[in-house]
Amino acid sequence: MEKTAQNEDLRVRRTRKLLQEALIELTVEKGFAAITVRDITERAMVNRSTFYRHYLDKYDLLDQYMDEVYTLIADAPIQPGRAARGEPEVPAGLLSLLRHIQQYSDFYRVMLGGEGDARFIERYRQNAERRYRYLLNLLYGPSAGDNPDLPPLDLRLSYASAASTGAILWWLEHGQAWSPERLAIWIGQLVSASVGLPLRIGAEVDPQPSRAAAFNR
Amino acid sequence: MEKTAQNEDLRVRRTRKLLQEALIELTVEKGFAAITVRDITERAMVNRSTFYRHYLDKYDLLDQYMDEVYTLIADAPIQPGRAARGEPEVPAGLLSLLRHIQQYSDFYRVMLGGEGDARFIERYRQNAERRYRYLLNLLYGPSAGDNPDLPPLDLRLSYASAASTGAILWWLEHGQAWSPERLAIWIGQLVSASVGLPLRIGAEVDPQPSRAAAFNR
DNA sequence: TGCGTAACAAACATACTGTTGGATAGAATC
DNA sequence: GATTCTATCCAACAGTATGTTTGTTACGCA
Repeated sequence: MEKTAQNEDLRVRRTRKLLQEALIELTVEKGFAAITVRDITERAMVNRSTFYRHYLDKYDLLDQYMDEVYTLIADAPIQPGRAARGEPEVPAGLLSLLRHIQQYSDFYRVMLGGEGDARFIERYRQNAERRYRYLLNLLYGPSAGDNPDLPPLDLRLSYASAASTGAILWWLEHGQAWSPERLAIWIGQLVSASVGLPLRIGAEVDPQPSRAAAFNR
Repeated sequence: MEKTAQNEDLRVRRTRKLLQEALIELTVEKGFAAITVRDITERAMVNRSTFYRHYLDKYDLLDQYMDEVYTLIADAPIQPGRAARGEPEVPAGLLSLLRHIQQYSDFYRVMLGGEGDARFIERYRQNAERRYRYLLNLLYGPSAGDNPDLPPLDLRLSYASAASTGAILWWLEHGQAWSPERLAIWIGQLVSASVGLPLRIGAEVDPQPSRAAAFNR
């Protein structure tokens, strides 16, 4: 039987949870780059050798944690937002993501900004790009994005995906002064304009949650 | 008399140049995060204690180096690109930047990507945002960006500036398969669409080259 | 209750950091 | 060309983080 979070030893789950929480706390306080394994284990009140039983280093801890998080998001039921009368449709998949981010807003604000980690940001961007490409294919079929009057599709997707993380960071750095529904609509507008086709971003969540292995350093 | 790069001691200029070159080489080879001060000084064949006479740490070295680079770019005469007949105007300021980036394409490809540095990326993005905001003001006057039908101006600028670095990274990761002129036009189109107003990006270069102090950790 | 194993504790070699004091080489100045 | 100035070199230092090992203890699970 495959090991899952459910049938893991209670001690294992507890240790991993403590380490994850310590990682988040310390990231918010000092920035990811400044954190040491020692810091994490001291904060988590876990022996340092125990850390190495579970993770290779802090990057591995971050990767595995984000894998668990994304799996949770992808598996969670989608709760569509209520669009006001006359308003554009709220992209439901993006909305789920924004709600999660809002829950850990301090953490994401740091990790996506200057005190964060380039690998994390790039992974995040690639996720968005994959989602956009998938939706484009889903809604308009292959070769839908081809248009000689526009920049290459790949460029537009890189542009839009990097832009989305920038928009989210802006939102976080302004204390989420707008609702996730509002931001989801705005990002939907901007991405559609960048890609050159209207993308109903909420149609589907990330179709391919990436595994940690691909990101281990 | 103020010290400039010109009247510095020859030994100082040589040392700093060697350290900068070593930084670039090693960044390309191992990624910025994996580099140690020891690595840099060994590659540069400079004593380690000498490093600390000039820089606080590798971040400081990077910051000061980028300051010098941006000063050079800002001071360099602008060579406008030749727009083909019927083509959009080539943004000259952006073009200068792209030509410089192309010169150190390996370095920027690493630094702006997953093996790079979040602080570097963020600084880069802020530069772009400042330039866009400046141009908007210059071309259309203050309160030009206000438009109730669009997302807030700040959001659009964060979106567009993050997107621009994404577009440049895409270009670098594809071996600069298109000319800087071509890419400048494309980015100009995309940014104009994102901001909601046509931006003749080349009108001016960065009006306010940032000093290192603001970025020292 | 007993088994299995995760967590703990202590120690270790290795590596990088940031700083110091004195010796030396060589650039700048006259 | 001689002299002065100082950047560089060299060696050493304490402090800290890493990653691994060994044996012991505690506790979840069946």
